[in-house]
Amino acid sequence: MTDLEVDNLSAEPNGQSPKDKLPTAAYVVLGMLRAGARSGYEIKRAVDVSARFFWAISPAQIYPNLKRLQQAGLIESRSDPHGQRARLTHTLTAQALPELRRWLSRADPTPFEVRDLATLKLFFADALDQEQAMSLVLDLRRRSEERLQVLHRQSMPLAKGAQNAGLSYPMFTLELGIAIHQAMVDVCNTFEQKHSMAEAR
Amino acid sequence: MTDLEVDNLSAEPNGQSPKDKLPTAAYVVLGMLRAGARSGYEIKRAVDVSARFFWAISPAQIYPNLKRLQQAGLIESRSDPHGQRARLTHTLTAQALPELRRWLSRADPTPFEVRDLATLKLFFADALDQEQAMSLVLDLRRRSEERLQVLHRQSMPLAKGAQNAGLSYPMFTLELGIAIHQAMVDVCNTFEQKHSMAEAR
DNA sequence: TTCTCCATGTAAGTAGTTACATGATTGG
DNA sequence: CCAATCATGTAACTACTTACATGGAGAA
Repeated sequence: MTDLEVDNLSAEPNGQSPKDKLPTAAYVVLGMLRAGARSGYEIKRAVDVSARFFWAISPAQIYPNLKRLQQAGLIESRSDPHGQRARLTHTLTAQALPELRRWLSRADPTPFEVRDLATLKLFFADALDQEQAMSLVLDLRRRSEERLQVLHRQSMPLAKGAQNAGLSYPMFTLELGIAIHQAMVDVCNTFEQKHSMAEAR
Repeated sequence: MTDLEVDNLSAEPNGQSPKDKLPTAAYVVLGMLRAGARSGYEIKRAVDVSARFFWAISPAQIYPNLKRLQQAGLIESRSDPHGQRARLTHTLTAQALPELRRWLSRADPTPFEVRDLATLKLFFADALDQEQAMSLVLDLRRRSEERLQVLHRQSMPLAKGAQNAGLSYPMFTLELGIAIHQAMVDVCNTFEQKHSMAEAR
């Protein structure tokens, strides 16, 4: 039991400037603007398609952060209507990129925080009868299979586009996502096979 | 763009009883009590070691939920001091298992919600110079390698114990965790190799 | 005696989601 | 003309974390 506390979240060797304190969502906004998004709406879309796998964001986070970033002088926001439809177009100022870099290289604690209800339920699945438990395994496998489809069909084109534009890390994180879901599918398949053999004995 | 909204979180074919509405943490508490934990402290420990990989919980969620479950008649709480040290020991009532099962087989939406700051930063790593970006990849690989160690050394014995006690799903979820982290390590290694080759060209 | 573990709990704050409100544009 | 998409935004809520407070027990 001695080294159980491997991941106490203490650490944080963070002798950084004390002013910072932008929420993570603000950096996501910054990063997506740099990656080519222009409006709040486009940011939302970009996150949904490209980062969906490891980060989510809602309009209620985006719009207040755009305002905040503008007030902090990190972005400039111009009205840029399409016909009668209002739109704000945001561009990075000179201070934006250094700030983004500072965040990227800041040593925040990064505990791997999967929060997955499906896996959680599976952990307790012994409380169900075999058939019901097995259907949770099926659900999990199907979900990952669907994700793989989405990643290949939707995120891949985006990542390739980014790659052509000189951005190579979107592709890298996409490969992570694909590998993870493929791994989950494999584990489920192995389990299902073992189960059906035990069934047939 | 037509089928972009693959995962709008609507669904919820949840014609279930309207009374439910226990928070997820309450079911975690219930499930861990069933798996052998007795005190709030033991529940915390069990989650940290066994479910750490896909779910976290804090004392501030555990203790109020123990009270709530007791009031709902799902558990019984007895004072059970060790010498002078106070302790409450909780046991499931007859209604507990059906309620746990109901939750397990309830069709909640289960979007795969990885929320991982390290991967998020990696996505934006093109904003850094090569060396710094690469160190983020290193960080990610090391973190997964450490996790693998923890999973093997800490969670594995627990999962084996559970297996001997007739619970097979803790082992299954552990295998998922191991596979996922192994997949991440592999992707990082491939990337690092490609990078060092490009370096040496 | 001092450190780590065992053990229970609360207050305050942060982060994030859901639900709502509004309305224009485009494509079929 | 209807549905989907583009577009911005807020209020209320829920979930969760952090920090704190307290103290006994066992081991070195």
